Amino acid sequence: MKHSRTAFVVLGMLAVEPRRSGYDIRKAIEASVGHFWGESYGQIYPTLKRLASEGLIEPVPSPRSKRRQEYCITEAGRVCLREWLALPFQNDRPRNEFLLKLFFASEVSPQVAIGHIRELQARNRRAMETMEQIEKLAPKMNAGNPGLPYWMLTLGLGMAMTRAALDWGQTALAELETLEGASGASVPAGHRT
Amino acid sequence: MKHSRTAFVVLGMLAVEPRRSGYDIRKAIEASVGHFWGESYGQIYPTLKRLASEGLIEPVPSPRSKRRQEYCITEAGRVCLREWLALPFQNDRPRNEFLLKLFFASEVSPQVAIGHIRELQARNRRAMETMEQIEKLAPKMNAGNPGLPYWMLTLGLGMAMTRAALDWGQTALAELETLEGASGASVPAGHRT
DNA sequence: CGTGGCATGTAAACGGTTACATGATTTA
DNA sequence: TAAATCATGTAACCGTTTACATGCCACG
Repeated sequence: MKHSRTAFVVLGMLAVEPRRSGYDIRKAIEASVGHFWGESYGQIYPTLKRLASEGLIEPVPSPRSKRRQEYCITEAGRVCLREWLALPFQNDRPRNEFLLKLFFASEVSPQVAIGHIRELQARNRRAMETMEQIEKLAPKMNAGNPGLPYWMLTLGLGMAMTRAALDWGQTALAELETLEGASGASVPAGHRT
Repeated sequence: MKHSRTAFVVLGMLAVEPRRSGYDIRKAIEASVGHFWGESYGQIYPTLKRLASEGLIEPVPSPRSKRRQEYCITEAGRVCLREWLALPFQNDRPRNEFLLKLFFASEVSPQVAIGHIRELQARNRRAMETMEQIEKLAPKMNAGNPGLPYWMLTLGLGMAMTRAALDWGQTALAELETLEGASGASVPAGHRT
């Protein structure tokens, strides 16, 4: 009777909007909490079965297709979700491969670190753009939805942290480019610090 | 012949300083990259065995104790580490339970969200303090170490993002407290901040 | 003499991803 | 009618955590 966190995202997504299929739920996760959470089908479909067998969600026939299986959250499911929401959140052990490589970067040439940071900047700029799009469109598409203020808050934290990372990247690149000049192969040996 | 990322942290830690034991490595990870990476003993010890059997590290007897098993990175190990460092980094799928709970917070009372944010602020303030300590002490303890500039960069990103999160938290709390007042729920005067 | 830190390990269980298999339905 | 997308599912595999077991060694 213990649930993985996948179960709660699924429950949550069905609480936000009923009559979703496994496929829908995956897409909804991608589109709404994709910046900070992900799930695969291999996780979602078994979870759906399990939640249904426990009465936390209930399968309903789809008007669109016989193949498609839609679900609704039950009252028991809502209770379960609310209990979990009120529990203290746990910090997942962070795993940032970028930072790990940067940490050991003195083993390789400064260009490697510079390359990684540039790549990070590119990814963060892209992330920033999509978040800006969402920021613009979400209020219009979800006017009146009680979830909206919270959705905007999650977006706000994502944007704030991404902005901070972008700023850091800029100064970090500047720093490394001087460091590269100081120890790089293109500089005569006598000019080293 | 494919290695998990655990192998590379271990290799990296032995590249930074030789003659470390599994226990040492764990502590070193905690102390230096703990903000963005973690490993458990159940992962470290088997990895050590495997790397040794592949000749990427080599066990050396300890002068301190017969029980203690120290390791050094080999030339092959260094090559392997450098290759990995140059490879593009992968973004791990982020999993932020705090944001997930905040996203679904309209299912529960605003106080729940407020409580979570306050808790986040507390954790971030603590993290900020330890990072500030490290920022102050690291340069003195590692003067001349070629890794130092990179270590400070990783610390810098951690601090920048934590600062951004702290700022966000402040405005988010302000916002939610008005939202709480607007929805009719009265708060006893003594409970306000 | 006891406590806390040093030190090494393993087995079971878990959570999760990947790759694969299959086919219906919509749209260009 | 071809391509894209919708849609469901599973089995194998992997990395990781947890809990447990053991015992040394230094210090107060």
